[in-house]
Amino acid sequence: MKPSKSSKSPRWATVSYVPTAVRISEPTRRRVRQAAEELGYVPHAAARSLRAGHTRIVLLPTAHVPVGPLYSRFLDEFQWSLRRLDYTVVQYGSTGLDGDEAARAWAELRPVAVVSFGEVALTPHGVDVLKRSGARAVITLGPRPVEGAHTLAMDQRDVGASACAHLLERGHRRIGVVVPEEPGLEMFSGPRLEGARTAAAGTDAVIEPLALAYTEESAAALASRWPALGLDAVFAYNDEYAMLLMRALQDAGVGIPGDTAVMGADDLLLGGLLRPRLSTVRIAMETGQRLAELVDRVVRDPDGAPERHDLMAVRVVAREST
Amino acid sequence: MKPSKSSKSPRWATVSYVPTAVRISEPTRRRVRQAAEELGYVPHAAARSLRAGHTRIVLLPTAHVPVGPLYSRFLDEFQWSLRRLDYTVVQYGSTGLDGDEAARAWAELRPVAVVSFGEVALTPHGVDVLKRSGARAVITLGPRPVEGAHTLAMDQRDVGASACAHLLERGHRRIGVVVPEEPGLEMFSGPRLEGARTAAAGTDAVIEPLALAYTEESAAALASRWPALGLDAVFAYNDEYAMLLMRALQDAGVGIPGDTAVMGADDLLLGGLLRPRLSTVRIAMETGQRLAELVDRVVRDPDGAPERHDLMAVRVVAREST
DNA sequence: TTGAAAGCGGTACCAT
DNA sequence: ATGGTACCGCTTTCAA
Repeated sequence: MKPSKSSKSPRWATVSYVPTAVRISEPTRRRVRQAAEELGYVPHAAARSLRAGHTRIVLLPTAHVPVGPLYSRFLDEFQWSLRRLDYTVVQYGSTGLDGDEAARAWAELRPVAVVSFGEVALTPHGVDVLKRSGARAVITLGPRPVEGAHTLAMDQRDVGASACAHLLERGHRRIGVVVPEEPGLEMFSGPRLEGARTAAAGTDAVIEPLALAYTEESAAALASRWPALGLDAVFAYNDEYAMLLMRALQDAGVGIPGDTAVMGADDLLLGGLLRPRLSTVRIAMETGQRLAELVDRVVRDPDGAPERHDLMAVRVVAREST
Repeated sequence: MKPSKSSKSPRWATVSYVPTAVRISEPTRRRVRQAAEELGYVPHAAARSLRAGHTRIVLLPTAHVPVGPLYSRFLDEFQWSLRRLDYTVVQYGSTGLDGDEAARAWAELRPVAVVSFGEVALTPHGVDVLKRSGARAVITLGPRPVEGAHTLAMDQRDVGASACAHLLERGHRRIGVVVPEEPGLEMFSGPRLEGARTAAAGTDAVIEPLALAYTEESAAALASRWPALGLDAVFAYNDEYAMLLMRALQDAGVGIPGDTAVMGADDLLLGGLLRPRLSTVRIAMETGQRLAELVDRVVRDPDGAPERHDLMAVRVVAREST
């Protein structure tokens, strides 16, 4: 912005000066604000960060993942907390990019931090590119650590393991595990199935993966095959799939929990509305605020000791369907 | 980036040149790519846009709004489509900012377009600030137009009106309308109630607003007051509240739809699982892709004739609960 | 207190 | 095809 010739306008160098210096006369301060207001002056974030050599951008990769209310609430809170810490949250859609392409694309924005929820498989090289472009914190959430990045544990296997352990405890031995056919859910469904298998290992129980689409037709088809499957329990990925399947089973004459026990996950309110009430795995997520504070801490001290954080705590809520 | 002294590196001015010019020798092209790869060179988006005088940022204000799967799917698709059109989507949390503060904060990023879903009440002045900072498209979605901005119709009143019209058709005259107590939903619930009132105007029907929190306790409390309310129908804001309330009413001995008809909205799959099956209002949203294309069109020709777009089409799906 | 100038990284244009 | 340079808006530093 060119200095204005108007005698009423403050000098423009003074504008930058205002927020930092304390010994600015109050009238000048006011004049600056007022002039900025009148002229519609708004500082240019890109120019500032170019000059400063760093940004306050926290980049959140996103991909087309239809997740539940739990996750989106967490995300929302996380973003809000970051804003309060004066970061600019940039949500970057990364569908279809591979790890290294994505990392380069992200690096163009020179984010000070990248928090990846696992939508994109970050490689050590990708992490390196990001760090060399100025990222002070690269944080991944997921079961498997990436070299060079802070990794926070969010192990979906625990969900499957808890559900399965509960079913085993109840005496079930032939346990179906629903794997949704919808794309984008593999990230959750794979580990949940794996966890169930782990829990069953060493017992005489059998784990049977069951593909299921989120439609009434798919559920009805699966229910019609039920007698042939000979299962006495099913962990249905989450509450929504569980509700869908349970209804289809009931309509097909399968008694719940008499013939087959049904278990969900996420502890949706709606699950308690069915009869029998749906048993579930409640997932308590670390608050978004605490994760935001962690990001901030890592940004301020990138070489600090990596903190151990479990983002998820799971607990079985046994109701009537098991 | 300083020119490297290494004889193998291409000149840096050549780097910018590569994507635009056609008459670059293929070997040079390769050398450039390879050098960029080896050195971990990544272009600096802020520098580029500073020089270019404009960005490719599309700013999406967000606020803490717990919305359903319909909306978030739309948003997801919208973001993805914008990326394909080579825009950078910046989701900017704006909770707690008033219209003009928000506009200034957004303007710092010099977005080429702002698409506001109504979380923040944009003023004509705010729109002006944005446009003067380089925004070529300011688009608001909602029932009421803002001066200076493109406004796309997404009138939640239609939802309430359709639901109510259906109930009137079925002969109901004392109609409750659920207004969720959860914060952040006023943006939807207000217009839905208003639409219901409009539909009932000129008839002898009565509209009764009913506060309800999304908990079983709240639903049970409302159900226990039901006989005193003397209502013969209820539009329960959406399917989730409808499912919750319907179950509570049934538990309290109210016959559905004999004593009271219950109607939801959003056409969730889960609503079809209850008995009786839940009647609902299906909301068909314009695809995110089409909205992205519209944004692109407005950016390219900001002064084109404002296009008329209805983003929402509603249709009653009558099932068993009404 | 105020003015002037350098420089962040990339791009567009100049002259070679 | 290549080297040189000015400039985008802002911040910092040094000089007046």
